[in-house]
Amino acid sequence: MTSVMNVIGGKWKVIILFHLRDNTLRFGELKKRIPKITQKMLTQQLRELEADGLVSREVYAEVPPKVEYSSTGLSDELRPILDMLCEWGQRQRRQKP
Amino acid sequence: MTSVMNVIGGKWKVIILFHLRDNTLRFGELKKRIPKITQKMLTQQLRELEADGLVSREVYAEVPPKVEYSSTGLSDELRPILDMLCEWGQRQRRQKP
DNA sequence: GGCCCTTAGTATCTTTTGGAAACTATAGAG
DNA sequence: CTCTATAGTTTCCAAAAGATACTAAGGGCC
Repeated sequence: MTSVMNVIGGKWKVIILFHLRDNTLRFGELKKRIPKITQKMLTQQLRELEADGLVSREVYAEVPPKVEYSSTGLSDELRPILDMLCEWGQRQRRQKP
Repeated sequence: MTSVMNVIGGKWKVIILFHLRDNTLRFGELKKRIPKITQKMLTQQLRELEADGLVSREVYAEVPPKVEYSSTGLSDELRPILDMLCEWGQRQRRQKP
């Protein structure tokens, strides 16, 4: 379990993975969907997720820059778990808001 | 999803909940099972989990002190999710260690 | 009485991490 | 020339986490 947390325990990682569940997103789109994250943190967490094989990063040689992030097979397996987590949160909020 | 993370996103919370999945544990027993956590952090995270209704804390009026922590109905619902997360981690490690 | 043991914390200080905001590179548009 | 857009980097400061020492309180021991 500790090893799981090393990989997805970062402050923003689960949220990033959640947004990449069913979309390929550009850096700026992710930033818009997670307004409270700073660019620095978004970059850093994405790099770590990439290093752990949970997201893939595709750079287009364009100006202005375009970089797309998407989930990998590894994180696809995480998807039902993230969905369940999300449902748990909704159930919980319904009970005591 | 952000609200879920507010509740279980703490650096040690998932690990604590995981250990309390099927045991009631004393403070010291938790500490032994999570060697790398400091007492300060263990106390703090347990208090937050308690405040969010995810663990219950029972103090015995004894000397030396005895305090038992256990999961609540709310965190019991989290249990299958934690199990799946754990399995995911094991699968993952099997593939690329 | 004086001393040590146990456990669940606090207190204090240092190190690491995170956040806010400004800065960069580059091609094309006007 | 200047402006725009995008995906970062840099710098500087605040917040969080870590290491370590300390506390309270009763019982046992000599």
